Parts: sequence; structure tokens; C-alpha cells
Amino acid sequence: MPIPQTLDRTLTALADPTRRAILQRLSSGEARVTEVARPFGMSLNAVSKHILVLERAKLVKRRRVGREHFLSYRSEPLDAAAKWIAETRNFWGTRLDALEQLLREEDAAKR
Amino acid sequence: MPIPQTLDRTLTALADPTRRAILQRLSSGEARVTEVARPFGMSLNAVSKHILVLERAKLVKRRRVGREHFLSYRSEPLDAAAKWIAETRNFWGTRLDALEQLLREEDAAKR
DNA sequence: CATACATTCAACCAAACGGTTGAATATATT
DNA sequence: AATATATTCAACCGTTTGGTTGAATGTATG
Repeated sequence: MPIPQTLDRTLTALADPTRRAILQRLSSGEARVTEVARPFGMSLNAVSKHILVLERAKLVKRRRVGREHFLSYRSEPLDAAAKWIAETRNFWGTRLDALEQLLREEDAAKR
Repeated sequence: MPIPQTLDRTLTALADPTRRAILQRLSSGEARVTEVARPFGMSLNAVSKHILVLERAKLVKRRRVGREHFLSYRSEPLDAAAKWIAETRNFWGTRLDALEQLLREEDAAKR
């Protein structure tokens, strides 16, 4: 089952504010690693690692040109995650536990 | 900003297949810790810890009755996550990088 | 060629994670 | 009172994570 692992990677990548900020930056266009790293109060290396996580999750694509690497945002994993959440929410619904269910039925009967 | 941290917790909790399976189980109704743990090939303690993560993320509510703890699924965090993803996707869109944008414009010009 | 620049690799570190086992606590049952 | 059951607490362990610093690599530029 390759789908869940992909989902794992996507959600893990998104669960970090630094990585979300990186994606946001990239969502408005390509940028080089150093450019992406600049606003963050951490070393270039740290950001480089975050980018690697995003790449593993296929949320970021890398295009090498000479010594510079251009990073771009890929929307597919987020699309897939949105799809999973929508389906799951549909399945799980706002499922009521037994007691609430009972109360709701009683309430309906009174009308 | 309390919203991102909540989102962090939600996404982290959802990024694990065991925890997703626990939620799925609970989505069809309340269950005790031992019941929830049974299907998993791991110790009760391990599952107990997973439940704690889900509780911190408010995806699971606990109702104590004597020595047993009844767990139930709460949909709010998933709703919030879905909302965030939808908004974000809207904002970020399927943003095209510069090259693709160019090609697309050329393509449009040809017609 | 020498030097600056963009990026990663490698080693290290502390903290968190996901699991284990064993003991503790609290509640039921006999 | 003794025992069984439901659950957590505590300590431990190996791996991963998120960060650091310093060196290496590859590519431009003077």
C-alpha cells in the first residue's frame, strides 16, 4: 500500500511551521536555496534539510542550473491530502457517540 | 498565534498510520482503551501513548467511568485542517513556475 | 589561476518519537 | 480481604528530528 506512506510524508512535511513558510514562499514563484533560507533565523544547512523533507514529500521540485538550485512548489501532494481528508471526513462524518445519537432521536420524536 | 500550533498537532497526529487506524475505529463509535488496542500488534502502553497524542490534538475525547476510559472521536480538528488546506490551496493554487508560465503564454499567443 | 559563491556532506548534539517492560493506582468482583 | 481488571506512570532503548559547525564540492568570476 503505497498511498498511506505518501500521505505520511505529506502530513509530516506540512506539520512544521518552517516548512509551511518555505512552501508559502515558493508558492509565489521559484527561488534559490539561499533566497529561501534568508528570512529564517537558522543556518542555511538547517533550511537545506527542511527542503530535503519537502522534496521527499514531492512538495518541492529542484531544478539545477550551474551552481544554483531553483526550487518550485508542486501542488499534487497537497491536492491528494485534501482529497484524503475530504473522503475521510465524509466517511467518519461528524459521527455522534451513542448517547448523543439517542438524544437526537428523542428530540426528533418530540416534534 | 495559537492556530498554527493547533494545526501542527493535528497534522502530526494524523501523519501516523496507527493513529489514523485508531481514529477510524473510533469514528464508528466509542470504545475503551483496551478495545482500541486489541487489533494492533503492539503493547497496550504503546497504544495508550498514541491515544495521548490524539488527545493532545483534541481528535479524541476521554470519558472516565470507573476504571474504564471511553474514547470518542472529535471531528473539529479534522474540520479545521480541511479548512486550512482548502484555503491554502486556494491561495497557493497550482502556481506555475516562470518557465511553465512562459510556455503557456506562448501557447495562448499561437491561437 | 585564485578567489568568491551556492550548495551539500559529515559529524555531532539534544530532544522527541515509538516502542518495550515492570511497577503503581484505582476500581470491580469474589 | 483477596484477587482480577483497566489503565497509567516510570524508566529505558534505539531511531529520527531539527539544529549546529566545519569541511568538501562544484561553478562562476577577477
